[in-house]
Amino acid sequence: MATIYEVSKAAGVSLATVSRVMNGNAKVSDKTKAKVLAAMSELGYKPNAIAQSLASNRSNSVGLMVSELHGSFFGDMMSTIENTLRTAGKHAIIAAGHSDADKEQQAIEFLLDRRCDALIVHAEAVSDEYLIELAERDVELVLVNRHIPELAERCFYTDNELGGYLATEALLQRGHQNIAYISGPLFKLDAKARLAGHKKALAEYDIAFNPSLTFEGGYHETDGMAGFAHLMQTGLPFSALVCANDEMASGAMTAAREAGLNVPTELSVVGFDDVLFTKYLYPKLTTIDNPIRKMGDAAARWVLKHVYKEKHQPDVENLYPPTLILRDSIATKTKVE
Amino acid sequence: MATIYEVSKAAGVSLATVSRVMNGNAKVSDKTKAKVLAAMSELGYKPNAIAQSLASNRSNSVGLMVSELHGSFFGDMMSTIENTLRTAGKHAIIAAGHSDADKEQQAIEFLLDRRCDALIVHAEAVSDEYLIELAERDVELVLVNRHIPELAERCFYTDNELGGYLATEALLQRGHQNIAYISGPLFKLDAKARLAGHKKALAEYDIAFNPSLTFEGGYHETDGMAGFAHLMQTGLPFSALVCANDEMASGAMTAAREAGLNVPTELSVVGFDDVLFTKYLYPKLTTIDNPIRKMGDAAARWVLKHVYKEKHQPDVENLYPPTLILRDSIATKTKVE
DNA sequence: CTGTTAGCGCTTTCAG
DNA sequence: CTGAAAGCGCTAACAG
Repeated sequence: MATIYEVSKAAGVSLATVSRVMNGNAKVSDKTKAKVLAAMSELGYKPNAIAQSLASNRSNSVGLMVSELHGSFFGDMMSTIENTLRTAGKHAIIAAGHSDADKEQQAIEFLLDRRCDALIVHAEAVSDEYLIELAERDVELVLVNRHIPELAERCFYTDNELGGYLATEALLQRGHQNIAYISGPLFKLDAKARLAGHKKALAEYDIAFNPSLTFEGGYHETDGMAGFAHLMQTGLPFSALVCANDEMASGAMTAAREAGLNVPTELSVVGFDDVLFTKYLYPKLTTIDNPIRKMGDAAARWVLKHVYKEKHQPDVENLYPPTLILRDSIATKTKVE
Repeated sequence: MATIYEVSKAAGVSLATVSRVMNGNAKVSDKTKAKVLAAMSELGYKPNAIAQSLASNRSNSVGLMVSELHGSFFGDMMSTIENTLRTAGKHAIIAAGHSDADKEQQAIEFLLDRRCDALIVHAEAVSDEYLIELAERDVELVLVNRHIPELAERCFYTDNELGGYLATEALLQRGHQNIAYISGPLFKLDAKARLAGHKKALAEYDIAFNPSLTFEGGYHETDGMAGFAHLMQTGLPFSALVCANDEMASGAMTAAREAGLNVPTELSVVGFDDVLFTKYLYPKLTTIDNPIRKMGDAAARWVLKHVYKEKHQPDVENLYPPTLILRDSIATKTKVE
């Protein structure tokens, strides 16, 4: 592997000059530049990224902490981020936090030890305080799918409350009055916000929120099944069900079917996230689009602009409003049940 | 950020000694070791991974090239790999190849420029020749889900032919005689092998393979739908359908349902991969387990053992036989249709 | 067991 | 516009 020294010798110039043509940050005459370029290609020279990092104090790597590595949600996010980063010659180092506060923290420290220039974090378990404190260290931190007011400009998130509102509104518009709700774990902000949106929609339609028609799940498919069973057990009537994510909606639909209910004629179901498998479900799930791809791209661009000082990188939005994706799992409420 | 030099001063020893206690590769007396450790924690010292890499010519990073970043299949794989790598203090740098030969090659070169110590590659588009040539460079290469005889010890793969065989066999055992097949793109080895397994099973049951009952898809859900439509159009009777992956099986089931067929009573369907969403489908899909997690883990361990010379790292298997996962999408053939 | 001394390959002042 | 030279923070012989 040729080094910069060999190139400089071959081109008859100094190390510094070779470095300059590589980085294009200082004027070099066209003539010498051509000589250097020729020498480089002749030797098949490739800069050593590690040495560059050490000398420049830039690793050109950004750490990507996600709570999980599998699942369409994270796949989409990583895919976008990796793509816009690599286009800019930076690379992504990944670490998974497994939705556990300790492990998330470990993953972040691991990335920091790796001297990442910036951190794009999708944390679910770690506290706001920890993240705020982290941002106050010398770390360039960016948060995806999480909104912490103190860190507002570095947060890329969706309006979960609006999403919850839209889900329930779609049902209300179709004449449903008794709407059950399976929430995510309420210690998570997004779960809380989605539930708040649900309540807000009910209030607008002058329908009292009934806590008994609510079940708190853990965002897993099985929680959807358990939730449905629990709701049935209350004996309370409901013609529609909102689930705080698609996995739970899937579980609930399965349970409903096993209980002999037809979806959507006897029970309308709405999910949340518009995860990939959503369109494989039967019936195809009506859900809320969680613009995860846009948020990932925005996070990456923010880093490019603010950390790597890329010009021409436009400003990015921080808030990405969700929308309703209307498919086959909801129906208009029939007069007689 | 404290450097090794400050630590050595604080502990009253030389740089070399500090380095030794960090790496634990040479004898240091307990007393001096204690002094050094004390100084390190007092200063909050963290080694600079970049400087270590430059000096030792080891980046402690392994490149992970996957054809896609989303999809349960890759998520599972990356998750496993990242996990076993990080436990060993190494990190994963990811790059996506997007199932395109040029882009896969670019992604690999990108990783190489990054001075990865090893490459774990899940390539779909790139040729065997390229990979063989790559392995002959000074690159530590490992292949997942691909078998190239010349690189046998560095390949971690499943027996796709056996998988195809098992899928069709399950149907034959249940009395099906007319079995349609939707294959993956036949330029891909796994698609070819799965089809070969299908044919082999048919032959064992003395059933002639009918090319008209076969459709070549591209592994996407829509190909499953198109495939089903095409098969129906032939007018040929078939009571069962094998699909070369789960996505296509999902598409075919949807199309069958839209055509008024009941799955499994009127049409039995088998998929391949046992991807996560498979159990969300209705009916739950009978499929072939593709031991992707085990292969990922094996690949990572191979790197740990052979590249990083970790002791106690047991030898790993190269071949991971698939198994049938029996769920609800197939039924015994009824006498009368 | 411990210290000295070269570098690893590149960036970056500082002169000229 | 170009060159010289001083590191970046650490590892790894080589002595002792």
